[in-house]
Order: sequence, then C-alpha cells, then structure tokens
Amino acid sequence: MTSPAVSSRSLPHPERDEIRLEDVLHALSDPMRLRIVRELAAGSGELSCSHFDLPVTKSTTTHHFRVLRESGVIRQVYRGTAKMNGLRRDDLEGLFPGLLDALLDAAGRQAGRLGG
Amino acid sequence: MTSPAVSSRSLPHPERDEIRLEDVLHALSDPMRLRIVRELAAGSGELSCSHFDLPVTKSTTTHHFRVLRESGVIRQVYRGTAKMNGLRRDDLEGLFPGLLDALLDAAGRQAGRLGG
DNA sequence: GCCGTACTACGATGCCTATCGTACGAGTCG
DNA sequence: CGACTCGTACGATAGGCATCGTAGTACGGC
Repeated sequence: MTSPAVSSRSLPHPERDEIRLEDVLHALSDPMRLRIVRELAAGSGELSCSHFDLPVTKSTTTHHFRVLRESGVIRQVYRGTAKMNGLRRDDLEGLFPGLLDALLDAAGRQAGRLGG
Repeated sequence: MTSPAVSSRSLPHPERDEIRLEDVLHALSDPMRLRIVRELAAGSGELSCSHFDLPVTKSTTTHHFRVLRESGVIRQVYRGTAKMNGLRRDDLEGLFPGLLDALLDAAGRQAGRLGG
C-alpha cells in the first residue's frame, strides 16, 4: 500500500483557541526543538520523526516532539508505524499574524551569523 | 538635582552579537517577564523597577529583570537609587528584523482575546 | 552622620525539564 | 506466526528556575 491508513492511537492537540504564546515561546526556546521546527519549515510537507537525525536518544526526541505538539506548534498523526509531523502554520498565523515567519527568519539569520 | 548621575555599579549586558534567539525566547516565555516587556514597550522611555506593580516579591522582580538584561532584551542603568529599564529595540531589530514587533503584537492579541 | 528608599545577594524550597536506558506496544513485511 | 522498525512509557538523574525571606549595600536628603 502506498498510503497507509491513519492509526487510531490518540494524540491530544490543543485547539487553536487554547494555544498560549508563552507555551509557544517556551517550546521554541530549546535549541533542539527550534532545529526541528526549522527543518519542518524548510521541508514542503509532513516529515516523520525518524527523518530527523538529532544528537539525542529516541526517548528524548519523543519528548521534544510532544512538547511541540502540546504547545500547539506542530500537528502529529500516525501513518502506519511512522508518525508524521507538520507545522500548524494556519492556526499560528490566525492567532499571531507574522510571528512564525519572524521567528523562522530570526532563526535563519542567527544560523547564518553563527554557523557560517 | 533633576537628573542624577549614572552610577558606576556594574551591570553586565551581552553585546549585540552575543544575543541568542533561544535566550530571548526563553526570557519572554515567562508571563511575568512578558508583562514587563509589554509595559516597557507601551511606555515611551525608560521605566524604573519600582514603577512595576507585579504580584511577586521584590526579590523575584529583581530576578526577572536580570534574566531580561542577561538575555539582551532590556538595558539597565542605575540613576541614583533607581534602576532604569529600557528595551533594546535597535539591537533586537538589527539582529532579528520584525521579531520584537511580531512578538508584541502577538502578546497584545492574546491579551485582548483572553483578558477581554 | 543618620535615616529612608531602592535594589541586591544569598540560601532554601519545590517544581519543572532535558537527558538517558530499558522494557514495551503498534504496525509492516516475509 | 515471527522478526523487524518506529515510536512510547516509565523510572532515574542531574541541573535549572520561579519563588520567598532575610540581611545587606548604594545613594540621596535632612
């Protein structure tokens, strides 16, 4: 099968109205999570957790993805054994217009400045 | 005297190049500190620490101002017994164009949405 | 010099969190 | 079914941090 079904395993997400700016900022204040979000923004669609090659164990990776989901930054859905991740661009743009772009731009500038 | 001299007590600030996005986001992810920054942005110039009426003790207030200063969000200077606080708008705008405005706008929208 | 105000320094406390390792569950493929 | 992959759950650990209270320092005015 080329497109496996979405599993029924539950993955609680906050509604758009429940997303709090402080939680979003806290989620993005961790370098590992900021890196994940930047990769998600660079990729066109959804990315699986295992696509990311982070310098931490899988347990810790799971933890970071959960923080991002529970803060409302990303949306996660099971597709077979993989868990696909996507930025909640529309919800964030509706709540905080221009914020996500400004944050991604800021992260990109800093990476360019520090990383070479 | 109407304009007391700036004291020599040392208050270390990060240089513009040393300001890290993660630190700024972490600083603003605390409700008390976000509130301080919003008040600073609303006021035209510098504000003294004692101008703020926060629901925490003065010890904790000192702590929050230090986090904001050490992350590069505000600049602090002694003027007599008072310590004046000002947003580092220029430095932040130079490093992360549009970010501060987007953050303040987001905070304002959320306050309007939740606070009435 | 003495007092009051503004802020700080330090220690304590309790909570949160980033990290790990191991054991487990869900799904796919042979 | 059995093996393998992907991701989770749980416990442990170590460090960070928001908060407080008390004691202390710096400055300005009397």
